[in-house]
Amino acid sequence: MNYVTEQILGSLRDARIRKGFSQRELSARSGVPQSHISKIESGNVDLRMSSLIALARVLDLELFVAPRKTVPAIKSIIRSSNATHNNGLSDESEPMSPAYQLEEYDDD
Amino acid sequence: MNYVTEQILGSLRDARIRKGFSQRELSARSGVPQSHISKIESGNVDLRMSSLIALARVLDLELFVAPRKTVPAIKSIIRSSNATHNNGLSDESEPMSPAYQLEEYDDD
DNA sequence: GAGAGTGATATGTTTTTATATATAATTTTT
DNA sequence: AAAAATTATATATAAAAACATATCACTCTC
Repeated sequence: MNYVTEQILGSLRDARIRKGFSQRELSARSGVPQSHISKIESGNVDLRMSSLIALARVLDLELFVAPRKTVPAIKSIIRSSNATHNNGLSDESEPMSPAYQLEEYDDD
Repeated sequence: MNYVTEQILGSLRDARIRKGFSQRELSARSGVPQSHISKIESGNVDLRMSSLIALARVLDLELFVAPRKTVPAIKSIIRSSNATHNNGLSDESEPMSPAYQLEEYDDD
């Protein structure tokens, strides 16, 4: 598994986790079977573009190609986007991730 | 063929042309058969990541996924990169594209 | 019009994804 | 520790990519 592939699969898994989806839920939303998602995430399959795009869409990710020379700038953008999470200016996408966990208190 | 796919395949073809490669030459460099490249470019195949990456590498492109909210910024970077072509500061990659054409206005 | 280069098609074979379904293995929760 | 949820494996089948190779159609140029 080459570097690019690792990067992409890592991004997929991270995005799934960040959204709090299980593989099953991602499966339900994307139409890709859970067993296949497992194989994909563990790099045991050379997936097709359609699968990749189907998953990416559900995870609010977009797939691209960019000139190699622009890669650092792009990575920088992505990095800061991930760092900021939802820091107040969010009025888009991210459906509010519950980033806490005070044991037991489930007051609802 | 969905939007994302179109975008990507378009980028591949454009990059190939910009580099002045024929499908045959790209084939020789990437290991992907010319007949397959033809099918890919015309959107007649749901190609695998490995093929996509193999082609992208030869064309000095990189594949990735980015959070949807970063897309405009990224596209802007890519756009200006393509616009600038080689405007003096080039010391990398681009092997000098002949960006002129006197007569033969084939604007399509 | 012959010859060369290019992209699209065609055929046949091999390899692999994608899928369904089930279940084992692992982790998390209660 | 038991239960529940999640992820990894397994098997079988169908569909499609990947491949090699050849050829066709088209456009140039000489």
